Parts: sequence; C-alpha cells; structure tokens
Amino acid sequence: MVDHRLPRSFFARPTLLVARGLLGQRLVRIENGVRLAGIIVETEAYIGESDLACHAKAGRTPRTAIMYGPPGHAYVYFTYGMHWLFNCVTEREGFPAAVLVRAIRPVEGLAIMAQRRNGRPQRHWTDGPAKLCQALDINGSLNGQDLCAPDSPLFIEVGDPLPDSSVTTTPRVGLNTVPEPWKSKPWRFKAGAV
DNA sequence: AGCACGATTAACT
DNA sequence: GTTAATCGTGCTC
Repeated sequence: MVDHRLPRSFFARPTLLVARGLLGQRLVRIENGVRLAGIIVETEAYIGESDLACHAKAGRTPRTAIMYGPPGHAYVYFTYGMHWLFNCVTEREGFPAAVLVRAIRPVEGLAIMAQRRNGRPQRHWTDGPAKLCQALDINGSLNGQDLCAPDSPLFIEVGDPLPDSSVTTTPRVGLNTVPEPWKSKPWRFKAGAV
C-alpha cells in the first residue's frame, strides 16, 4: 500500500507556498477506524513574530510553543470561549509559522459530519475554520499531533493538483484590530471554480 | 488579581 | 446589517 500522506518536507517550506499547496489536498481524520475527510479549499498563512496577526507576535509562550517546533505538526487552539481552530506548523524548527485551514469540501464520513453539524445543510458543514473542527472532532487533544507520523489519527493526503487559474488570494479574515500592513497582506488562499 | 479581547458562529432585525 | 455566546490567553496593576 502506497503511503499518500504529505511528508514533512512538504511543510518545511515557506508558509505561503504551503498555504497555496494545501489547496486541493485531503484533510483526513480517523476516529475508531472510521475516516472523515474533505478537500481543502481555503487556507491562511501566519508567518513569524513580525506578522502582527500571528499569535507568535507575543513571542514564545505555552500557547505558541508548538509553532516554534518542527514542521508538520498540528497547532490547535481555542478561541471565543467555544471554538477550536486547526493549523499546520510550517517552516524550520525555531521559526514560528503555520497555515490555518479555513474550509474543506466534505467527501468521506458524511453521515457523521451531518450529525455533528446538527442537521444543517451540507453547504455549511465545513465552510469555516471552527465548523470543520466540529465536523471532524478536532480539538485540543490533537494540539501538537505529528501529522506526518505513520499512525497519526490526523493527516493530509495527496489530492488532485489545483491550477493557478482557480486560486484567488485576498486579505486574511477576522483581523479587526491588526495594524497595517499585516491586516491587508493577501495571505488567504481560496479555491474557486476549476 | 483583574481585565480586554479574540485567526468565530449562529441567530436575529 | 448587528450582536450574544463564552473562556483561555496575555497584558497591566
């Protein structure tokens, strides 16, 4: 059986390349031997202590420590008192950066996702960073998880390549009090119609 | 010890 | 379009 998981070398690159490269790949969560998965269609890059939108702007803290670690690990954090958000750690060890996965297109485990998303229309199961975490049961217990380990319950599989013509970039979402120029950096990547 | 706010979501006017 | 929900985190006193 060929291993289709993205290797650590994929994540050990400039964060913008990883964010772009993750579009079209398959995010897989295995629970009790059951696969839940979706194609990644939206990402955002957060790059280093100088990026004032990145949590690492405050330096190394217990919360941000994982971003300073080796690439290919999950950075899962809790926000707004109720939501989990999932990121992939990028770049070299010691440089804090990550890619936030903002949306996926559900393809495996649809019945379970529907249940977790409380009967809402499929269009809204995983069209937000906290929604996909709820659908795939990604929470703090997966913070620091090695996405490249052979037995990982959370990883990224190789998907179909996405042409540049179907990718758009825009400023990142939800950075209400972040100063320029960081607020307007076009570091959000979205897959449109092919 | 206290406080302001957040890489959001869902419901509501 | 607006706003409540809800609490960990980092900053100030």
